[in-house]
Amino acid sequence: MDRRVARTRSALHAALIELMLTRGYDGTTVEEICRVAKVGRSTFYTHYADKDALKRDGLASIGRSLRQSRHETVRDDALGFVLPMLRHAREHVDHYRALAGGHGGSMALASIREILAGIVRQEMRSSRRRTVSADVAVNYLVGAFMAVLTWWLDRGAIESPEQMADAFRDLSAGYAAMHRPTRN
Amino acid sequence: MDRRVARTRSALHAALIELMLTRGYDGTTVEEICRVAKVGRSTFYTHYADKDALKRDGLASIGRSLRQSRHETVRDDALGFVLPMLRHAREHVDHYRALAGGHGGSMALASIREILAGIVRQEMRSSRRRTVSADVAVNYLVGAFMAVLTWWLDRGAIESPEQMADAFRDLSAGYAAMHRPTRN
DNA sequence: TCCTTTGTTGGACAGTCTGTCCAGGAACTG
DNA sequence: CAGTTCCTGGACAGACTGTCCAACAAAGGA
Repeated sequence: MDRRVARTRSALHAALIELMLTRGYDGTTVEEICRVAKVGRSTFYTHYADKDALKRDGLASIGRSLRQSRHETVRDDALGFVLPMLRHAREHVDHYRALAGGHGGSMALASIREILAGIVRQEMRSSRRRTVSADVAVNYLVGAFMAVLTWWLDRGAIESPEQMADAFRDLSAGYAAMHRPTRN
Repeated sequence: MDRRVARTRSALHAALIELMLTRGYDGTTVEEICRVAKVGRSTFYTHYADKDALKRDGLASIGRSLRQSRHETVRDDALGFVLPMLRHAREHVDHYRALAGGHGGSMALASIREILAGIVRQEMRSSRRRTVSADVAVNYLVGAFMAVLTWWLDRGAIESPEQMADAFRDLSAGYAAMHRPTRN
């Protein structure tokens, strides 16, 4: 690939990441991206159809990187994805924070989640059957993981990936069990 | 409150919901909202500073409604929020699907989640300590719940709230345990 | 009912961002 | 060095935003 192309594209990616961390995705304009990347606006459009195409390309790139780094550390149990993913996230903190971060724009879910968080917090000061499809289980687990990941990253990824993995495994092993000792 | 005000505002809310379900939040313009709501564009701006203000107002309204309907069915255990919330969601499917739905715009998370979902699915075909802060636990649970909720709504909320609540409780009681019987 | 208050409306406005196009100049490749 | 490919600024129409105003309509109390 032509050096100029490589330079331009990586500059654009870096600029998008940087701006997403401050203004959020929606608040970022193509003009700003080009200004930060020191690239002509015309040039932007010769590479990407629009802002979204740039983002999608970045995500695809992260996806490849993740899949590959995962391929190296194969573990064949459920939850095996946890540690590799956490490590990968820490290696690419900025990318992850920009793309998955709770900050700006990404999640309109934020406010509903906050309401819920209040409720759950309150209820945690006190507390079986089997009708589950695999689909629900997957969504449950992914949702839980993404939430924990986001939480971790937004606070600066202070804990080690290993600590977080352990925490996540504990939680997955039984949420209710974790909190019975507290009181009831 | 003046009848005209009430009429205008609820028309705007309804229009936003309707448009979010089709074009997504970001793809919806103030002009469209006004067209659908049969309201002058000038009028829009006498009520809300911008599109976001309208959305926030809608969310606040849902929040109030949820808190209230919750106040009626008090259960003092962890996970007590599950059933009331699911019922509330079903009563206001459109609102929830528009605001929390996976469809358009809301979650840039979508693609990362898909990558992860693939991985988890693959690993589910096969596999204790305690270092968890309460914060992580809350985020874990909320994330899991929101994910299940979104999944449920996006598929049309076919299952009953009770079924979903049971499923969620089972999962929370121990994800790993749920899937050991499958093979290993 | 009448009158005052309050809402609604279309139109006009400047400003921002988008996506497209082009022609001149720069950088790469062989 | 030559030919190809890329970068660039500038110009363009089009869409959307947020603000303002003057005319009109509806509400609700006296």
